[in-house]
Amino acid sequence: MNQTGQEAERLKRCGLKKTRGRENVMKTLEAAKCPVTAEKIFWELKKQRKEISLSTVYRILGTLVKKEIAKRTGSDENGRAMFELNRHIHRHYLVCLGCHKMIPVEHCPLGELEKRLEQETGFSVTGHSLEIYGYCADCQKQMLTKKKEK
Amino acid sequence: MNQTGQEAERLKRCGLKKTRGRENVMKTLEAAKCPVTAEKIFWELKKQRKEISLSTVYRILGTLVKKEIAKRTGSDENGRAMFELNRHIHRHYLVCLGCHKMIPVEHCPLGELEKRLEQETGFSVTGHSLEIYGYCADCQKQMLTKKKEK
DNA sequence: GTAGATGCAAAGTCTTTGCATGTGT
DNA sequence: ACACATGCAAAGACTTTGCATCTAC
Repeated sequence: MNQTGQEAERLKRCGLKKTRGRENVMKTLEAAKCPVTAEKIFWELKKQRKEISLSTVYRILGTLVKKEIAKRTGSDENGRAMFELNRHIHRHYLVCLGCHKMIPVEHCPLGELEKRLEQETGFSVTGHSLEIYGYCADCQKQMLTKKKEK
Repeated sequence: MNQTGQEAERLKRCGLKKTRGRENVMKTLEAAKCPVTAEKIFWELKKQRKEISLSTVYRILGTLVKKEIAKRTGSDENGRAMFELNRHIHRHYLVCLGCHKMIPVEHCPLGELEKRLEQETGFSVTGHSLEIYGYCADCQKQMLTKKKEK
């Protein structure tokens, strides 16, 4: 469902050399389907015996962000930067505060709001970020079972 | 419009001692009206000759967040954590990518979406974050004038 | 008087950078 | 060949923590 070389092509279009590191990082982002930290990518690749250094992961992510292939989204619960592919389909997530799972939401309800705000304020909207927090079904069950948090 | 002692009272309710530092940090958050970094608070107080150490600012913010008097929102363009008072009125911001100004938006259009998502996914929503990015009227003007960005 | 708050400096994290080496075109 | 990518270690930036001192209650 994902022909090899898709990443290579995207890199070439941006005038970037096709390298082992870049392809692997991009594949990992592709596979992730939601925002991940640099370190997560690093360990994911380590697990797959694809050696790379963490600083290179950061450098690659920096490059991808600059080329708008990826984007840096807020930060995780520990303040680490998160990255995801700049997909054409626009997406938001339900973020579980228990297990930090991120569930994609298909529908984006903001277009109309943005149009109104532009008219009212003269602000020119280029994008937005939206995340919805709460507890996933699994974590809700667990919380009912053991009520010995903190 | 803001009687002295409002902060003191809120602290007492949370079982926290009323100290110079805490009151000053809370007043600064109150005055800010939008998310600020620890360092911004630090400099703001310095400007007002209210001496405090940066680590204390961080510690106070940590305490306020734990007590849910304040909350930590994402991070700024440099990855620094931002904090704001946990206001009862729920608010979002238009964030200018040019000058980093943050303009509050009154209307929050997400209640209905959240209800639907809860039904569809079994996720229990406790909150959300929404920020809208773009360029404020001033920055748009400036960009028309000098087109020598990067 | 005592538990908790603060300042300072030191330690911790996460991220970026300098430099020598390796690699894609 | 040469520009650019990478690894490693070191530096940077932001945040947290240990400890002695101070302060609110």
